[in-house]
Amino acid sequence: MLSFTSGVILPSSGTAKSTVAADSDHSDIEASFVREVDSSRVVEPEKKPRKRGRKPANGREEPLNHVEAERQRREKLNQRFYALRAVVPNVSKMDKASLLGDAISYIKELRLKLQSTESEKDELQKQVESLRDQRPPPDNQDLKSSNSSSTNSSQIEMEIEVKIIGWDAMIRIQCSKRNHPAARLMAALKELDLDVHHASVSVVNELMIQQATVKMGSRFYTQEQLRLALSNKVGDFR
Amino acid sequence: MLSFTSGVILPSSGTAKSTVAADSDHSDIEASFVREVDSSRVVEPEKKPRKRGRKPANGREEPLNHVEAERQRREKLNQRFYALRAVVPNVSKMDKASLLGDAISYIKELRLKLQSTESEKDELQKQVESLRDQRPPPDNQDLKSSNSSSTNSSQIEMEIEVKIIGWDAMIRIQCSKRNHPAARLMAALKELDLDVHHASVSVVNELMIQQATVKMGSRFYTQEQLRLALSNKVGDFR
DNA sequence: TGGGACACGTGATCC
DNA sequence: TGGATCACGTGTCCC
Repeated sequence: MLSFTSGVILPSSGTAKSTVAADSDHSDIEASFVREVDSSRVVEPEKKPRKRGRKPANGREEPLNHVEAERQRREKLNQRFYALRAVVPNVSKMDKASLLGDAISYIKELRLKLQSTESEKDELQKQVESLRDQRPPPDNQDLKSSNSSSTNSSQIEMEIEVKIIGWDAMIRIQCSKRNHPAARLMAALKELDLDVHHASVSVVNELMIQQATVKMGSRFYTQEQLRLALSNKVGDFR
Repeated sequence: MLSFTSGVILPSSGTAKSTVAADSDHSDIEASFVREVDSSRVVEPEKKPRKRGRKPANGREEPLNHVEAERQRREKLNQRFYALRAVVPNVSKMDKASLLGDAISYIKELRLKLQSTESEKDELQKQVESLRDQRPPPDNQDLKSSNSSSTNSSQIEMEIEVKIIGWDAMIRIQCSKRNHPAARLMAALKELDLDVHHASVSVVNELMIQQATVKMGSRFYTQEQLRLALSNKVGDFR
């Protein structure tokens, strides 16, 4: 098996450059015969620092390496071609050039499709958002994001105002509407044994404003005590 | 000018198949000599109708065509390679094999991305549809609520009124001011994932009147479902 | 018989 | 120098 070829090349002489020029002329070679190209191949001996002297000492150990390397390169390339065939649809048979062409248009097609799909997605996203006002559903726990100063562990940024008049207290809290601050305030009032006389809750955009008037029950709080207690209980996420 | 090569190939004998087989063995060839490969090349001697006799009447008019054709083929292929480089990102320089490899992974990447984008789109589509469907007074299902028997263990006397308009609900509760009903209502609203838009609490004598407007979060409740749930949660003394 | 497609060996060129 | 990559001409196979 294996064809063995015994290519004998001539020094090739001069420029060689890609001059597609009609190479004609080399009318050598016979059937299965070869010709040694005797060294007398002349051809412009100057110019182009060619290898000079013997370069084509052909059948030696070097060319073998070269040939083998080239073989591997070719094999690798063909492997890639094969792999490419596998990922491009509707490509079976066809020659390499067409395969490449198909791969190119396939890529373009994919990109186009992805682009349009993405914009459709964005469109839908906007629709969804507009449909549901701006609902931050159950974004419960975690998210203790930033609390700016206040030097407390898991606190939420919040404004609290407390005014005490006798046994009554007026409370105003302003904070993000997230995580049910109203529930936290009411629970706090319960824990502190403050009876609610009146309360109102309003939401403006992301902000919730709570206002309440309460009457102290079993014990008395100073303004600062109450403010701190509420700050801890309402501001605490957990 | 131009190198002329005189590749001389041997009939290659047998199958020729890609058997990379170590061709070794042919340690022949001398410097610029060639050898004809005598027919005694072992390897199955039959098979493969070779050209017989002279085929490579080389330097004739035929080869010119052949050479030219091959040239064009090569050029076309390289053109495609060039075009491929243009559509695959981050590929400049690199050899052909790597280019093909990159093109392949790029295609896979595009496909993957398109797939995920498409499924996200579908997801959003479903969301939009469900939002659209449920926006209008969804007096659809339910019916399974059934209540009648209000006989519950530790309930408080209480009036509850619920009105649902799309994803919003209006709630009015009237009950004794004792045991912090406001805290219970807010906790209930939190548990039911109802976002408070507005709420007010007023106390008249021993009676507390709570009024709230909420927006449903993750799930939809019918009027009766909501009324029952609130009744249980707020009315339960524990 | 002729043209298309491919693989091969080889020369050249670049780090 | 040597390894890696390319373009080329050629042999071969297949319609």
